[in-house]
Amino acid sequence: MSAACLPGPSRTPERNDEPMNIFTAYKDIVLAQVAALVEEGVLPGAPDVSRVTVEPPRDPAHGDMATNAAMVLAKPAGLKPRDLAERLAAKLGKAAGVVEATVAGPGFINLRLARAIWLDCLRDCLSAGRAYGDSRMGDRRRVNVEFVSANPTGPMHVGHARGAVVGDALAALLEKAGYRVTREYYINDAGSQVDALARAVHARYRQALGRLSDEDIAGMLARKELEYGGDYLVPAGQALADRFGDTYADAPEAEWLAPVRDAAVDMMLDMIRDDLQALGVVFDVFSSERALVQAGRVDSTLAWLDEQGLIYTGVLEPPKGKAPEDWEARPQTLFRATDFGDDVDRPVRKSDGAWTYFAGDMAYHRDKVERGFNDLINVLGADHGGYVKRLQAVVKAVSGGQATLDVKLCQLVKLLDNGEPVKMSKRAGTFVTLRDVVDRVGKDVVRFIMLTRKNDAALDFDFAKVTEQSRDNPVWYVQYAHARACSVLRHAGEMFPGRDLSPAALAGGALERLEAPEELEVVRVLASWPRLIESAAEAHEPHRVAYYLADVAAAFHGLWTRGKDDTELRFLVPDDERLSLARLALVQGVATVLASGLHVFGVQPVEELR
RNA sequence: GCGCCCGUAGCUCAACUGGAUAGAGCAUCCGCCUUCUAAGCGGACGGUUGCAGGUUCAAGUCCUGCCGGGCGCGCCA
Repeated sequence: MSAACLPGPSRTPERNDEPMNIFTAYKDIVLAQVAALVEEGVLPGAPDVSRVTVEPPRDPAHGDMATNAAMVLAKPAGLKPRDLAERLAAKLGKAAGVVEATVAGPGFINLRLARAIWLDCLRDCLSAGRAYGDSRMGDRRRVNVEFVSANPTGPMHVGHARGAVVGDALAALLEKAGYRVTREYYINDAGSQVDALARAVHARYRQALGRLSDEDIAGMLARKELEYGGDYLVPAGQALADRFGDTYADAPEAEWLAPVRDAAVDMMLDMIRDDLQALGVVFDVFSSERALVQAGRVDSTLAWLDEQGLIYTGVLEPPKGKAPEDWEARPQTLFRATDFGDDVDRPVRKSDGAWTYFAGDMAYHRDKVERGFNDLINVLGADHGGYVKRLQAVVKAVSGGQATLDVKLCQLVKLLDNGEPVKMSKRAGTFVTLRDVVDRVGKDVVRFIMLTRKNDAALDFDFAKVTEQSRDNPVWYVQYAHARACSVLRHAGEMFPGRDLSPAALAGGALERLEAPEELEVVRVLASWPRLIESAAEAHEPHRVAYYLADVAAAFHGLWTRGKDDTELRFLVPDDERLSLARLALVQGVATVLASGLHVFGVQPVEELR
């Protein structure tokens, strides 16, 4: 039995050029048979097939794939689900690659596919390599992923690390799914925070020049004259002293604020970029809030919105129930956010006449839309939850409803060490920075662990646990599976010297020798990788990849151990080279998919554990 | 008081956007190492999916109302 005998309908001779998701391929087959039933008058014309799915059944005993087509289509057609299912199953049973189509439960149709179909998937995997799972779902559409966007006022801490990893992995996931992704960082360099930074750095600058003592600085911090007091400001102050001499040492703030602020922000951004690089995160674009302001983009955006009739002067209701002690009704310049789904209209101008932060964000998101992005994603901390609706309202307003914004809110990371909370205090200097964590456990561990929970759930990061070598630690467990697979391939090289063991050569082997149910189960898991990419990308949920990789690892570890119980099932059988090569193809497939998934996470697969 | 997120096995969490008998790991108990890495594997035990209604062929998933937790709530960014 060769693959050529059982070509899937969507499988053309040049199928390797087309990324293939076996489930969507069979959905096409189901829909074709539905169309045939329409043709025969069994179903009325133009049925709504939008809710038809073809999925792996929850219980593998039901078969390889299940479709709900009959249940979804029966009612509008005035038919009983099971009757329609019988008609459809009869047709599907004759479809290419289908060995059995049965009706079950309320009207599911379970399909069992020829083994050759699954082995074709394994061949696809081997020939695609790390690109296996690549999809054209995104159709080269452009997506903007904005993440981190930490204020440039100091080093990044662990909370930023989660946003950085989630954003970067989401971007990679979307790229794999066929989108063109821009990774973007918005620099909040125009507000009072960076002025406070400038004051703190200026004090350190004066200290470097001998104008202030440690005690002076401590006093200023205690009196809240300075907002930032970290040690990282010391070299910044020294750098200013080297650069400016004593030019601004005794000058009034109005003179030094701008130059010191600009220099300080640059230094902080350099530091942040270094931290991000240590995590393996690289941005395509840094957008400056200050640059937007200076280019008049905030003014022009607000003027444009005003022309659209979306800006007005009005008085907001006080928040209900919350004791409005210092509340006084006053007219404000407001954006009609409620026209676009927000709960209240939002102020864009402060009482001193300056734009609010939100006004800058309006200009920034308009800028993104004008740069050609219709799909926007922002990765924010959970404390920005109250900001989501107004941002989405802005995006709708400035794009004429054409663009959409999805906001991924990242919950807190709880740092633990052996179950004990790590005490963190900025003042006591025990604050854990992103760099501390990366230096301690390595960037790959940080990245993987940050993706083991969905973004909107809190995450425990236990220094002891994430470095331990046990089933309990998903990073290690997945890496161990990859290393084991590599180990088998190394042994194979010794057992069959001179034999070509490249993925391409293995793909050309006698894969039909893979017969054990356990082996075929692993093949099916590997074959679902393209499907997982598409669903995770569509949902904007990179954490699904982590769970999938753990599944692949578990399936492989299980197969390995069966080889211990039963010598017949070992991967390498010295007196049966063809069988060994077929099993090596499976082992290589496991390694390939694990590497492909780890690549989405920006994690380097290890080939050997020591 | 209002808005958003969350509530699933003793613990930590999944559940493929509405599918079939809700799944893993840890913990507890029972098995498996002269063999490709046992840092692993197999099995058992464990559930009124916070509560009460509703929508439909089908609800952990959608709607309504409660209970409990987190975040936020005009001129901070």
